[in-house]
Amino acid sequence: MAQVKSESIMPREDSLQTAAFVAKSLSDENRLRILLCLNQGKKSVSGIVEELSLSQPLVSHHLKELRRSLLVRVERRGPFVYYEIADDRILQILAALKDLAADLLAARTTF
Amino acid sequence: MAQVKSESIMPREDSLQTAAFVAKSLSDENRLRILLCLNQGKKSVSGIVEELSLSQPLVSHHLKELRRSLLVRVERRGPFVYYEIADDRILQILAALKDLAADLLAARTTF
DNA sequence: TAAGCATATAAATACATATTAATATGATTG
DNA sequence: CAATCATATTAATATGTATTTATATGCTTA
Repeated sequence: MAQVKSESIMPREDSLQTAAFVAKSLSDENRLRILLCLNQGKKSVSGIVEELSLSQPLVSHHLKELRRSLLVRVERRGPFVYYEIADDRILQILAALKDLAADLLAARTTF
Repeated sequence: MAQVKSESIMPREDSLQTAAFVAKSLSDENRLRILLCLNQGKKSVSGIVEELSLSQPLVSHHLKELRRSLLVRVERRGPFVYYEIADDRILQILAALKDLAADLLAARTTF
């Protein structure tokens, strides 16, 4: 049934610690690009590699990070490994981050 | 009028890059504690130091990081330097991160 | 101006992480 | 089983960063 072992090392105790852990996963531009790319639906690693023009090991590395923080789900089908976003709120948060960052910059730059 | 120079090095071009930059600022538990502590209102550095039981240089370091990402505003009054949260959406995003992280963990742990 | 408090910075250390190049694993098909 | 394709891992490197200790800066007041 195409199960994939997913060693998540997300901290369990403090909720602030887990929030920080998730934020760290969102703190790399390439990971954000991968998440946005997965927004269009489940994709294989090679699909992501092509679409984003990143090297395959780099994409694998970032996907591993996204797995660690539970932001993506994995499913193996044949020789392909498909990734998908684990929760829709992830992209809402990403959108909120983008808006916020844009406004903070605008407020700073305006004068 | 108590202006404080605030060297923000937030990237200006790509909106994804700025989102990642803000996320990085949210990716440290001590910085999140500082933000939550500032939620109760404007506070001096020494106030934060006392409330969180962190060393003064460490708090100063993290406040500098929060300034760089424009998440806090600074105001000097006499010998004190007061910090406050720059935008209310910051705490909304933080709350959303906490909820998300908790649910992701719960979904993973439930079985 | 000297002393004292509040804050920032510097230096040192330890550790994490992004990226690349090379190689290994794992599944499929001839 | 050999070859091939998809993905993961390893090693190496460079860079970033959290923390501590020590010191500097800056404001205020005696």
